[in-house]
Amino acid sequence: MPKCSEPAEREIDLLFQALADPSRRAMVDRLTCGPASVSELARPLAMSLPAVVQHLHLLEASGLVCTEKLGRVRTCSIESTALRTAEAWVAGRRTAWERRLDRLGDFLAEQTNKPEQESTQ
Amino acid sequence: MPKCSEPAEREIDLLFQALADPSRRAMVDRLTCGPASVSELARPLAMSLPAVVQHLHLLEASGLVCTEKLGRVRTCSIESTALRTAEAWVAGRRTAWERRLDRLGDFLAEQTNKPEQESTQ
DNA sequence: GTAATACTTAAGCGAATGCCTAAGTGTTCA
DNA sequence: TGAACACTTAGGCATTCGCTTAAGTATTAC
Repeated sequence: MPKCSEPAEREIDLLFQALADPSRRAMVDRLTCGPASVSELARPLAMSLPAVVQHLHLLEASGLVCTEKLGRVRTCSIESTALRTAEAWVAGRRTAWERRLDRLGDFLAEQTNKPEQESTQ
Repeated sequence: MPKCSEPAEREIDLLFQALADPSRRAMVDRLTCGPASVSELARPLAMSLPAVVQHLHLLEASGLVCTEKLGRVRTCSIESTALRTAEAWVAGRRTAWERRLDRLGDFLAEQTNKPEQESTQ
């Protein structure tokens, strides 16, 4: 049973997979300035509309973007919870590693402050 | 000419692509506990050694992991700068979006605090 | 010197990705 | 009602991905 505080592997998979494509990141970028329709998302991209829709599906599946259709236009917007999840995964690993480096630094400093013991080469 | 403070698109591509695979994330996870040889990285993974080496190449290309070969064993360790880059990309977009939400909230609150003007809808 | 170790390279293969065009569906405007 | 609009679905196709096995190359231990 996975802890609910730790997102499932598959969830993180979809998140980073979604962020791994420049076109999808451009869509995310655009959406951080505010909601947009599918056509608005497609306009700056050098590809067909169906291609954009496919990218959008991935973004929705990852939870990074949510959409709602009203009449014939679908409006897309950013879901910041997903961005937080990705951020937390990376930050967790980075801080763990940096804490380790700090401890190592402390240890080495302590060793050099003990001149009565021989240092190991 | 790209600003050096903003990493190139290709760099971010490689970063998120590297993080998009559960095996590679497991390798990163393992390395946050300290450096490891290729065999040590491979041990918990259910795949052949060449497959692990291929993943390792991607991790190196992304800058997430750096390696050094001494004798016949290659030692791998985390490069926290790359983790910072990924973290910064996500954090930048998240905060931009959340600032927007805050401004919107302020605006709406201001509207409801003006009973002399008719509210829209 | 021989054998075991620790990778490393090469070739191949099935599945997934990223794109396309063509042909829909439903909504709105005139 | 008919045309324009905003997607949406379907099918196809080239490339990339993740993995495999087989056969290397150094390095270290006996």
